[in-house]
Amino acid sequence: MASTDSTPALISRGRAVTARERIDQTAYALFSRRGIRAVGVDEVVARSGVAKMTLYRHYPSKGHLALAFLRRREELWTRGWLQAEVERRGGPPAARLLAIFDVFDKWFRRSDFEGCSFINVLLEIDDEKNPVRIAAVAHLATIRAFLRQLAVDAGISSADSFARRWHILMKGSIVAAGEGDVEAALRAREIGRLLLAHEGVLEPEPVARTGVARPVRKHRVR
Amino acid sequence: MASTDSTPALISRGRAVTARERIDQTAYALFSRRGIRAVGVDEVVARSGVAKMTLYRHYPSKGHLALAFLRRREELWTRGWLQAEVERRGGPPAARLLAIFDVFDKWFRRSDFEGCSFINVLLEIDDEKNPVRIAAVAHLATIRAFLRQLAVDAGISSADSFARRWHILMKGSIVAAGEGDVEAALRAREIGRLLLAHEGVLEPEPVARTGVARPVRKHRVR
DNA sequence: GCGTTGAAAGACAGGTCTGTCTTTGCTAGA
DNA sequence: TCTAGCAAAGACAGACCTGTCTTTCAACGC
Repeated sequence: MASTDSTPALISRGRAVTARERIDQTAYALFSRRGIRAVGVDEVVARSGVAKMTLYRHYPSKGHLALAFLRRREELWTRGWLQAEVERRGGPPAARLLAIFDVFDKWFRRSDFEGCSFINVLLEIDDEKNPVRIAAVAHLATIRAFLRQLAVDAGISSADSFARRWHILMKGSIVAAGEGDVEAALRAREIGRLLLAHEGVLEPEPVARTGVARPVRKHRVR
Repeated sequence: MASTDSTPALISRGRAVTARERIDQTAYALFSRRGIRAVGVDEVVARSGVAKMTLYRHYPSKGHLALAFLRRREELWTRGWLQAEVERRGGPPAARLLAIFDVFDKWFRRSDFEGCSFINVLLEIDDEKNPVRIAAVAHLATIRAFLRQLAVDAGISSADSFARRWHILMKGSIVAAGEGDVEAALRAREIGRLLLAHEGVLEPEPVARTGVARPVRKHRVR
């Protein structure tokens, strides 16, 4: 039971929330937390309260549903959360790059930290020709395009290379957080500061811009 | 067919290669490349040429086989390959830390690059209480202990924190390599050099020590 | 009020998985 | 040579998976 929607949610033929929307929301909640392979179609159907045939009319296979999930993940997580939070904090481009790790820091400390779905899918599907895996790689590239633009705005010459380096810090910190290191974002942020300083685009340091305790370089792990 | 061992491999009761050894070798080959969940017990049994009952006498469940696989991975990959290669190259501690990425560079360029089994298991099992997941986290900590010792040898004060930062670079580059970036090790190596320089333990740069083309800081991605 | 449409509910087929049990045949030792 | 024991081979149970099909029911237009 729990959140088994006893609310009808349907008003008439024109639903308050369409069946497709309910499917998408449920798939997002389940796939993002437990992975695609670990969640069966039956569970998506049961928790979204639609008929199995309804799901299969909207998506011809589970793979198509997985692709829709990844698109939604980019919409909600990459754009709606990560990029939005970074832009909201504003500041010069270099500060925005660092702000990524301030946002990550709050993320890593959430008790329901779920990790990066794109990385998870990448590692859970080994067939390089699988369309879902290919889509995950493409979604990771979208994140890198965002980083690249920030690098360009910061006046960094080789923006592509810089974006890939920055992305390594992001991915490494996410895996470390999955391992249980809640300080991983602060560690990556420190490394990022070195990178920015090396590129000569680091301002004196925006003191406590975000309200997050400024990480001291040499502090013990918990 | 292919490599379906037509060689008997058994001489008598005392085998040339014991059944357990054949199981372990097969499980290692399959699990390291395709993951644990994606490989069934039947396939391990078929390719190792033992009876299913024989496997289940040595390992009471697939989970126990997975634990044995992770132990073997540490023995063969962590100690027998990564640490051995780093030690073989020698040099001062800081150079050995950088050598990790020289070793990674060759690894990432292999056509049969299989990724890090510890990270893969970590992300493929979401249940934090699962013994296999817990073991994977422990094996990652073993790698970090190696890094920590190198940091201590290099005279770095906060060795724990440094090891965790270095490990973020390693894990991030492994994920990037899984994404298809064969230059990921060189990128991580460059970031590592900044870290070492920041700690004040970087020698002038051992020119082309390993014979690998020294990465130029600003080079275009392929 | 009535027929039509569409979705919910769930049975079903065919496949896969883990783990157990049975049969068969080979090997070792007396 | 004969017997005891072990392992290979594979059938099997029970659970789960994806994808299809049927039945039932409720809402809408006319």
